[in-house]
Amino acid sequence: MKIGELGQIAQCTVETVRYYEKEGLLPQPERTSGNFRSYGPQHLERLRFIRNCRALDMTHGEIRTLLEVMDAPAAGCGRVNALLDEHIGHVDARIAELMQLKLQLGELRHQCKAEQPAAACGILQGLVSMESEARQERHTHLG
Amino acid sequence: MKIGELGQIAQCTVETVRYYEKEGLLPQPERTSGNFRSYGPQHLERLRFIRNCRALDMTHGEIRTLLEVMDAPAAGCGRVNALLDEHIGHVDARIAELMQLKLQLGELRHQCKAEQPAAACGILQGLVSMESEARQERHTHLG
DNA sequence: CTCACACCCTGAAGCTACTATAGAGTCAAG
DNA sequence: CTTGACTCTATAGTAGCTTCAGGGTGTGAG
Repeated sequence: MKIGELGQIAQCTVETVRYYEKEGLLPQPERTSGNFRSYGPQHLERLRFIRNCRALDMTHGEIRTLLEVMDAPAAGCGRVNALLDEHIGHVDARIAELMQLKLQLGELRHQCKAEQPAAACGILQGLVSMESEARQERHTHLG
Repeated sequence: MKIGELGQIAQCTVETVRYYEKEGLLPQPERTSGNFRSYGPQHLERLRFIRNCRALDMTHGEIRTLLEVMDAPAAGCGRVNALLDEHIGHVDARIAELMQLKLQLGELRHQCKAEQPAAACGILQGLVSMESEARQERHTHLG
């Protein structure tokens, strides 16, 4: 099948497919006489795998690790388990950060009840005078 | 004061300060005879404002909007209130996404209890066969 | 046969918010 | 007069794509 069909089935754009190829996540497929990429079912499976990992917000690095394990089916899957545990930790950490953020934002929002001249707006005043503690180091790749 | 001092007080690097200037968030300061940037208290206040907004995960675009309102103190602050509400919506949406993600990851994690050959690993199998529903459009800039 | 049109190709640039690096200049103290 | 801390500019790199420019391929209609 050609790249457009592959992308459609795997729910991503052709540009993304080509990008994964350039990144080495997806192997280079055969080409037709007209130089079009020609994919088989094994490419689709691998692309699905990658998209599923991405849907779980894994990085390309994490995905690469998983693919390496997959490509050595006789080796142990310990790295997979460890990677998933770590990734779940990332998600937990980010959720906690965002909950904290939400609290702060809610507080700030209450500083201004209704539209008024900007000079008197409690939100803007709050943003000027806030003391944001030094942001701790990130323990997650989630933005 | 010079850029190093400014950065230290506002808890950011000198590179970040110069970057904000290039982005137009921070006005260009006077220069000393030796071409060093020379900042006054109004620069510090504005930089603090920016850093506080960033600590709340606002984008430069959002911050630019807030700064525009601040620079027209007689105009209404309706846009500020709306922007904050929207931003809180972003945070809520991202939290919901991540909670869903965590559920999926937890389920996946249980597919493999202990290390075993990769070919038999339930996690890898799950990642191949998962049907990730087409990712809905992002309603948030939060990663 | 030729034309339009949908699809494909490559390579490079753009996006966000920085961070890092190279190579050079400024300035105060010893 | 030299050392060292600081500053300057310009450029490239980060992640994971998206968008664009400028072309080539293949198919159905007229």
